[in-house]
Amino acid sequence: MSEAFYVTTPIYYVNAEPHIGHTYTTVVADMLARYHRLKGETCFMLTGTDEHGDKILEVAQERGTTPDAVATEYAQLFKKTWDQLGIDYDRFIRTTDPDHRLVVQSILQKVYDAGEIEFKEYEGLYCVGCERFLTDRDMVDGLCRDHERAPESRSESNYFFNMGAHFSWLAETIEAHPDFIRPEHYRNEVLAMLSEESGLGGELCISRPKERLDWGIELPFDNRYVCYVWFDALINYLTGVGYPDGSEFETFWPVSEHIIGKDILKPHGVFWPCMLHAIGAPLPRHLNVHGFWNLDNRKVSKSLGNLVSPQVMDERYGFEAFRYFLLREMVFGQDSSFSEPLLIARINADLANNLGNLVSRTLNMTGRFADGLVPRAGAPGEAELVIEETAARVTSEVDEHVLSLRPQRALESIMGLIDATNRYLELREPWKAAKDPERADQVPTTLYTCCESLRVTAVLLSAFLPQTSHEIFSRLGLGNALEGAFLPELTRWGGLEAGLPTRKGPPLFPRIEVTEDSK
RNA sequence: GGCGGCGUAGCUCAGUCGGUUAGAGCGGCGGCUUCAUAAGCCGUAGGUCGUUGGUUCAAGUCCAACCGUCGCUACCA
Repeated sequence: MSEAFYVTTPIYYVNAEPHIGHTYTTVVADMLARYHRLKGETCFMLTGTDEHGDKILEVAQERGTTPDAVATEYAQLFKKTWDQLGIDYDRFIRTTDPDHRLVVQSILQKVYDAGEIEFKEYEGLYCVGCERFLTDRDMVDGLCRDHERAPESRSESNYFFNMGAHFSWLAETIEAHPDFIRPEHYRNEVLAMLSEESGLGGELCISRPKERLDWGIELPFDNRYVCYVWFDALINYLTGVGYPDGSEFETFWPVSEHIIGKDILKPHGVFWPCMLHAIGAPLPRHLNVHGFWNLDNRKVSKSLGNLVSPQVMDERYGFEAFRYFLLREMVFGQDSSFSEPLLIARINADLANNLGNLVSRTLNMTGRFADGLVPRAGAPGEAELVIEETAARVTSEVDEHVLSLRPQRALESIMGLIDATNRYLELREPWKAAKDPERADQVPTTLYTCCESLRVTAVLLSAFLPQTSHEIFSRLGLGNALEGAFLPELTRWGGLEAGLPTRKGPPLFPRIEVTEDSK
């Protein structure tokens, strides 16, 4: 059992509002951090914003303001969003943070001193529309495929990081650590990128002359240039935990987990390991790659205007429900579909009918047949032992699934405990037993078993649905049930004390009635 | 063009490095029940696992080709 855990989201580019993709990545990271905290590990979660680059400058010019103002506006938007939604990050890093600038510059200098950065003139075809040089793949019939115009020949001197020198090392390392990049097929994609035929050059341009772009971190060895984005963006993962000297760095870097979307696999799977190798830093423990959310079979896209805002989802359904959907519906690594009817179906089936209703019926009967106090259980019968065993089995399954990055399986497993408890109630039928002199004495045991099952459920759910979990504890008469206690002790059967005052409360997740298909 | 994903019951999808009668949830249908959010429980509904051809004692599960579909190809997770 490791004692520390470090999880990162990508830093989000500040040219768009938070949408379902950002939210998914962030929620997965948050869930992992919470789960590891539940195990008593020392955890650190990093998220933040990527703020340099020409696109931000463009936006600033369009708006007649400064890039710093644009970046700050969006950075605050992201931060505020995560705060409102209860994302429990430890640091929100901005690539414009002073300590980050220093770390980037020190790393640049270090790589430069090692002779791995080369200054040379590059001559190529430049598209004025794109404001960048085009590669063969950017052109169709000699025209820029985005702007459909002929690029002009231009030359420019820049600094290049010779990452190709690390390719064979990287390929060997990936082969030797097959689970470094997961799920597996993304590992294969990276290996393909490293192969000769991929067309991926071995050189990474890491600078821009200030006359073309001055919004960035100045190169420590040439003040006519700024660092170009990927190089400075990726380093945030090091800055976030105090590279190079902080004790946090030693604690967290070796156990780091990156969560990324598949679109940024190349920078994280190729550029980043090469950069780390160049400065003699170890690789992160895992690079975890997830797929995309499709909306009505279309890609998430600003231009289509079909962004799914986490704040709108929060207002409409409650963020916990949305969060549940994200974690329950997507197989990590694969693409998934999102639509409101799917979301509603999932909320009703799992959260309202099963979980919420079980809470209602259990606490209602506890109020009715046990004076609202958690009853004292008698000797367990066979049915009680089944629930106890199910709880233990689910606890270990959840652990296995979370660690292997299968949130959907973990939630499925938890739902299984809820189902089992609903079935158990049907078997014991305390609403009848309470009125039957021959069975009345089993009612306390029955209700205790249900309450205890709910407590264990809430513990297991706490990383996934923190607020819901907290509410269940509260209704069971528990205060901060997670304080000072950790897995696996937390789910040990019998942890719920008799005599605690329970409270029924309103439906946890009201069923959402759909009057008609809004389509 | 190159690379890659996907194509399994009406719907959304699982199928753990090939092996007993192919699974889950939702929906539908029938029944039970009434503590509960018209929730719950029981039963049921029979899909040539895209097509063709291979490898194998054995393939949804490996290989090839093809069809359909979606995506990536240096900055939208």
